[in-house]
Formats: sequence, C-alpha cells, structure tokens
Amino acid sequence: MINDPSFDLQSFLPYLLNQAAEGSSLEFQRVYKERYSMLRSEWRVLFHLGIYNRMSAKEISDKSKTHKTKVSRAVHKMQQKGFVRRVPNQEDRRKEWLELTESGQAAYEDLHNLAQDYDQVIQNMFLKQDVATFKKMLRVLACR
Amino acid sequence: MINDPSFDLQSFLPYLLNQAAEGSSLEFQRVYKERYSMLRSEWRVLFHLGIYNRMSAKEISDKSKTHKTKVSRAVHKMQQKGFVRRVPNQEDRRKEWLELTESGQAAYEDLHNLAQDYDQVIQNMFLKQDVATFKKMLRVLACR
DNA sequence: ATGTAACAGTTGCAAATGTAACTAACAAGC
DNA sequence: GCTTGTTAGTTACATTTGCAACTGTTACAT
Repeated sequence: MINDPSFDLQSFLPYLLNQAAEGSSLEFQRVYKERYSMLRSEWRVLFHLGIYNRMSAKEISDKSKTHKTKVSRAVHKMQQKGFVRRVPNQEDRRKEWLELTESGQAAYEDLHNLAQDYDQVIQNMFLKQDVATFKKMLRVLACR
Repeated sequence: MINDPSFDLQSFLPYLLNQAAEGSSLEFQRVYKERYSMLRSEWRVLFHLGIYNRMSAKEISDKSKTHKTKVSRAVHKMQQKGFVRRVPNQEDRRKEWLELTESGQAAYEDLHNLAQDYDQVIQNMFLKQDVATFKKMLRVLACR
C-alpha cells in the first residue's frame, strides 16, 4: 500500500466537497467578516431572516441544519449588534419571533447584492447546463 | 424586499456547497470519530501520509489547504495515539518527516476501504457522466 | 563571517464550538 | 387539578480553533 495511486484524496467526494466549499466561500466570507464582523453562523441568521422575514430560532436551526445552540448564540450577537429584534409570540411563549431591524435590513440588502454578484461570477465559470446539474446534485447531497 | 422570492438561499452556491459538504461527510465522520476518536484534521493527516507516504507538516498543510497550526496539533495528537512517527530530516533540520506507524497504516487501510465504499455509494446515486462533470467543477472551485 | 530576512514548526491566549444539563412553556393522560 | 413527557431556547464546561508571537534553522546579501 506504499504510495498508493489507486485512491486519490482529490477524488474522494466528501473531501473534495469540503475543499470546494471552503474555496468558494472564502472571498464572500471575508466581506461579511470585515464589513460587519459577522461569523458564518451570524450571516446565516441574517440571510434567513432577510429572505423569510420572521422566523423562530428553531425554524432557522431546522432550515439551515445548524445546531440550536449555535443559532442561539448567533442571534444573541446579532441582537447586540442591533441587527435582530425579538418579538414575543403570543400563541406559544416558548417560540420567540425574530426579525431584522432596519440596520439589519440594510446589512442584508448590501450583502444580498454582493452574494448575487458573487454567485454570478462563480456560475459564469461554467456552462449553464452544467450549473443546473451541479446544483441538483448538491441538493441531493445536502439532504442526506 | 419583504419575503424576497428572487433570491433563494438554496441556490447560493457557497451556501449550497457547504450544506452538501456537511451532509456528505457526516456519515463518514461518525466512523473515524467513533472508531479512532479522530478529528477531521487528524483524519486528513492520516490520509495524506497513507497516500503520499512521508511528508513534512508543511507539505500536508499546503496540499490540504489547512493552517499550519491545525496540522501541527493534529500531528501531535496522532503521534500521542501512536499513529504517526517523526523522522529527522538531515538535509534541512527545520523540516521533519512524518510517517505512519504500523497501527497508523492499519487505521489508514481500514478507513481507506470504508472511504472507497462510501464514495461508491454516493457516486451510485448519480449518472456516471454527471459525476465526472461534478468532480471537474468541484476541483475548479477548490482552487478558488 | 555577519547581519537580515525567510521558513518550518510550536505555543499562548482569546474566541468559537459541541455536548449535556438546565429553565420555562406547552400538551396529554389521568 | 396533578403528573409525565416534549419542545424552544439558554447556559456551563470542555474541546477545538484562529491569530500572533515565539524558537530554531536555513538562505542570502554584503
């Protein structure tokens, strides 16, 4: 098994996927880190609330497959920074509604535009039909 | 921008890639964690040494795009566990050669087989030609 | 040869994370 | 009513990480 050429680490999908995920998010990560000093988990909260517009922590946790403690801490930080506001839920007082504040909305819109541009840059590196297949496969792997 | 349907988080490639990477490595991660109590960084060291068969920490760090401190600590742990051995490098005493011990080889071969099987399971979920394109695209993205 | 810069690798410390235990609110059975 | 179980969310603690500063070694210009 010396200098085994039959198994290339670069062909092992979980590894390759991780490398690609790291590579592709590096640039965008730098933006939200330097511009708003957000972590990845905080960025996720921002985008979920920006898109879906009022969620409980549990809903964000489920949708993003992030552990609830990670979401809890991210929400707390985002609240401190003035990006997120908590709204009591009358129907079930365990569930707390989360919303973006105005500056949260502003940050979301800013990063949202950047994300779209960035996504376009990535997609333009490939053929349109390949991108479609690519995304389909990623979605299958994501729900596993 | 209320309830914005024009931008789906599930279509944003860096996010989608991360979800897919998490999803696809979860199962395999559980194996090396439970069977050898290795972290991801330790697993990477094991596989690099298993495949390339004598590397310096710097080489592992470059090839896997992992920060040198992460590699350093992973190597230290693997040495403690008896999987990795350090060999002095006479030509340049800054660079230390790293090798797998016998039990390191055994662990590598075990996990190597599992990885191949696991990879096959994933690939069988898709068409052969799609997998080829998929990997090609991932490699492009992995190198930013 | 000597000073300076570059490099490989480690360590200290602060921040981030995972796990489990916890609080508080609901829900169902009796 | 009460008891038991479940759920949403937080907190405490140990582990892991990222960053910067550090040691020791080589390279290279003068």
